[in-house]
Amino acid sequence: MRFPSVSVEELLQQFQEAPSEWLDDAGRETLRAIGRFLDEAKTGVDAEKLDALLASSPRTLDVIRLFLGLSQDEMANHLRAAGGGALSGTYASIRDRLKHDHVRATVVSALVRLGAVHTIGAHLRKRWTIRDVLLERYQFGRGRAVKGQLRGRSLENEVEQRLRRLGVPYVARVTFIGRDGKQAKADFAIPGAQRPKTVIESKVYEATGSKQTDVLGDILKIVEARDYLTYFFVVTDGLGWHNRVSDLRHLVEFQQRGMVSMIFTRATLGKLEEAVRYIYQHEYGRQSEEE
DNA sequence: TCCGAACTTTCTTGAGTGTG
DNA sequence: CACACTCAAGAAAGTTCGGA
Repeated sequence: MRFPSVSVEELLQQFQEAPSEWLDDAGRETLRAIGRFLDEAKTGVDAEKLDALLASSPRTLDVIRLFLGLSQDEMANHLRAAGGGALSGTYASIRDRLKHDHVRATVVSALVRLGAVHTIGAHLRKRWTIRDVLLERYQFGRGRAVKGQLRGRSLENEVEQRLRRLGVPYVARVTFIGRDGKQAKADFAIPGAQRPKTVIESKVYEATGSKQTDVLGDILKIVEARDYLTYFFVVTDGLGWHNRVSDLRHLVEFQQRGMVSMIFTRATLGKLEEAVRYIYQHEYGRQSEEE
């Protein structure tokens, strides 16, 4: 059987909007939990009330999350931090374990520590307007995306500030050329894109997702492309790593095997600065001064 | 103008770990 | 040993920006 060749225009003509809807079974359950929550908590809640509502439906945790304006990942990050080591796992796994009295008690006290009682009360007593609705939509649509980007950029910017302060020549957001003309993308190449002596890549993870696994691939590409003697520093941070410890282990293994020279965090940026300065002065500073 | 890149969010799947 | 539970990893889809 033979088919006529298709054209782009033809296909574009045929394409329809993919049908979809926002309410699935989990959503319906959450809506019910919202209803119960509001019936029970007219003007406010306390720890006991939260515990009772969480016991009656695990979806109550989603309702509380909505009051706090947090994503599942953010909520899990906060709960784990406030739980002081007593809480572990992803958001869904914490929610599933609410049926155990001791887990629920830990979650409730973590919620109290996070100010949930206060926040929920304030929300319940607030008089909401159309302005608030629009603001919320904006905040959780574009606002979320912008927030993510700024988060990623903030660490990159801090690294750049340090480089600038050192007065080291560098190129930012660059495809550098390494060994045998191989190329890879990196955030910073020192002193330049052509066979750099030092390469720096920075990543921040607050949420989970494939990105985290992808980055190991990106890092390997840099490892693959750089000259054998090129220093490669990874600067990373963010609570999202708690959800991807195995990926972190891989990264650490890269460092232990010498594929990555060193892993720095926001807390150790000073050490990165020292390292870059030292390398620049002792290992290739002289040549560039002579030029 | 378009594409790649940055980052999020959520769901699913599969492997490992207990437990009766 | 079967079953339930837990967790890690991956995939699909989304929002936006910025450089070629």
